[in-house]
Amino acid sequence: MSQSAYLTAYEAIRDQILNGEIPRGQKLTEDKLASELGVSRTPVREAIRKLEEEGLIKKKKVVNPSETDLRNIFHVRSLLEGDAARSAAEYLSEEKLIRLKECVKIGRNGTVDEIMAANKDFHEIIVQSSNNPFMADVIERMNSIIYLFRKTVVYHNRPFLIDEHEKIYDAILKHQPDQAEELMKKHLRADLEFCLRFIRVE
Amino acid sequence: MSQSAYLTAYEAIRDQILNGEIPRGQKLTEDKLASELGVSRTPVREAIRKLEEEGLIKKKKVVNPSETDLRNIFHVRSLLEGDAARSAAEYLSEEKLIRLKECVKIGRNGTVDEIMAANKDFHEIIVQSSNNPFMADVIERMNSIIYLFRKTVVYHNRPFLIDEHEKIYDAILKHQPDQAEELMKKHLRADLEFCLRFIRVE
DNA sequence: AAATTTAAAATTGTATACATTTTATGATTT
DNA sequence: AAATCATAAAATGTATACAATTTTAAATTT
Repeated sequence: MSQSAYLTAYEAIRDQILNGEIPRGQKLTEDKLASELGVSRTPVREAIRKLEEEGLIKKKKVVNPSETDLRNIFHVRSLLEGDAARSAAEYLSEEKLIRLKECVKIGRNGTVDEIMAANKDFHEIIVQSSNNPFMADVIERMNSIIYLFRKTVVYHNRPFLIDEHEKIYDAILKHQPDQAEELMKKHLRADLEFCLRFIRVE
Repeated sequence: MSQSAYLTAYEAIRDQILNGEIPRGQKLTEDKLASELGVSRTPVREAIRKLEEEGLIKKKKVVNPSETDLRNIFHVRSLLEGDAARSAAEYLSEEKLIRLKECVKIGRNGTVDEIMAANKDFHEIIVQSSNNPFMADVIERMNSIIYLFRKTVVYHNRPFLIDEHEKIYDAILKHQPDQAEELMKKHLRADLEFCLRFIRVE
């Protein structure tokens, strides 16, 4: 194996949580995971710690975020990504504009997996446009939770998802910062509300 | 010793960095720290990892943040604390308003240490008013860097520091959310610019 | 039967040993 | 002398052992 045991453990545990193989609320024990993954406790320990930072695990248990938790996380995400969209509207390279448009296109015609990836890219391109690696880092730390949501909206075909992306793209293209920020915030709010209804029903 | 070795190590290393006992840019080695602190490498390892998350250490070296880094961090802080100030202006309990005012008062009459503490409290009360523990968490993770700055502005008597606090307090008291947000952002920008000039000169 | 206590098992925290990788040093070549 | 390579030293990653703590379950008391 070329990868470090720590990374292997981190990815395996994260994926198992996100896929639902490890159910919400379940307590994780280092020993069990270690033998399952064929590594020792040390790297598992570090992996768990990292997942705790990311908010996927809390007190050794897989989190079961409440509605309030999700609203709180999305509020922060809105502030940051809203600001990033504003930056993008102020300036975005030709090349990134093209990639952004490509994401919209795939969003309309791609397979589910392609749409998942395009959705991720769309937001990442905008975040990176802020040229603020620290901000990107903070958002990166919400990634696991964001992934859960992205899965919900894509797999359940949230209405207007791609239309909203296109509108945001237009605002960025036309250099309308206020517009872009407002649209991004609305977009994320719509994601949140859709997911909340869904998670409650499921 | 009642505290865990991990916490002991974390606090000791953090304090040594913030006090300048461990200079910027210095490489940290687990072994050396472990024997200095009288614990084994394991808890030191975990402490370093946590400090890396907080941004005080990067790639085992004590960070020497560039001007750009500091601007980036403060940009994020502004977005979040600006929003928190807005929340506070919408509603803040009687008790917290009193504590906020007290912070302003100490800012004018207290000793340096008291001012340091009051300054910290002032911002913390406002952040907590947002009722968003997740946001508080994100800000908490910037704490070490923020502490460095607070030290600079307080110890070097930045002009208008307390005046700005008072204006923010007034806006919150009078329920002026836009005002409060704008003033908070200006306040943080002023902190940043003051510190940048200082750090370059020093 | 419910509550309390006690013993055990399980789990985590810490130390240590060993393996692997990285870094520094100095010898050798050009 | 500069560059390249080989070797040693240092540091990190990982595994394992043991200690301390927490959890669980059973036994005892009320």
